[in-house]
Amino acid sequence: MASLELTMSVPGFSSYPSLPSSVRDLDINQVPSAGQGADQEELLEDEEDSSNGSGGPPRKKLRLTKEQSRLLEESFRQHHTLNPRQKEALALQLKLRPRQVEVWFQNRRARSKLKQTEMECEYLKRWFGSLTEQNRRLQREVEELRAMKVGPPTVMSPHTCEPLPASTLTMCPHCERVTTTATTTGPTKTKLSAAANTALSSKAGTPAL
DNA sequence: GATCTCGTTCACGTTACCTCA
DNA sequence: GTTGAGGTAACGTGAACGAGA
Repeated sequence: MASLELTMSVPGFSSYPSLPSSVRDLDINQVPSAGQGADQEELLEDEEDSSNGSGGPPRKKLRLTKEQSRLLEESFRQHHTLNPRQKEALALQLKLRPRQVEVWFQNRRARSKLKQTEMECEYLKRWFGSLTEQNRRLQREVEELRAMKVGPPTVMSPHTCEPLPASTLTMCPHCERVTTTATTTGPTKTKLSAAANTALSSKAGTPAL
């Protein structure tokens, strides 16, 4: 059974104003002073080289290394939002700017939510399918019941030439037609109970997937 | 205590770059 | 070599929230 829980933000991690502003105000376009990896160095050099005079440098696409992605994913599994200290530590560990870590988490949350939404969409489609099928079954039963109600004509007694009381009628187990003698218990009743149970059980909850 | 301003973070939508078929 | 689709890093914006005046 898929969960319909949507929320995944972690309350209480949103702001840490006690952090020094020197940590918070790191600019995404500034090189951290120490520990820059070779890839990132190359990237940032390229950024400088490709600066043009027409309103800022063109956007460069950073490709995270497998190790960086792995660590970020691992961190994301632990918590979906980062406080400034965690962000700073992770950025240091990954040799990225805090802003890059922040952006990665924002995008990761968005992807996670998208995936969740797609799963829920799929789930609802299947549920709709099963409800449609169930509806068809119930419609058929309604038709059968209607047919039974108007179908069997009043049975006349061969002796008195008068209509027999309903309590004397029963269902033939072979042809499922009304015959004279017994009570209302029979295959039809059993069948209807099963259908009613099905309907009730599915009404009470959502289908298992 | 109520209000305002400022700074920060977030979600959301979008853009731009990169890879691959 | 070209092209379109898909993935994703980065950006812009508005809302929410807390702190300080």
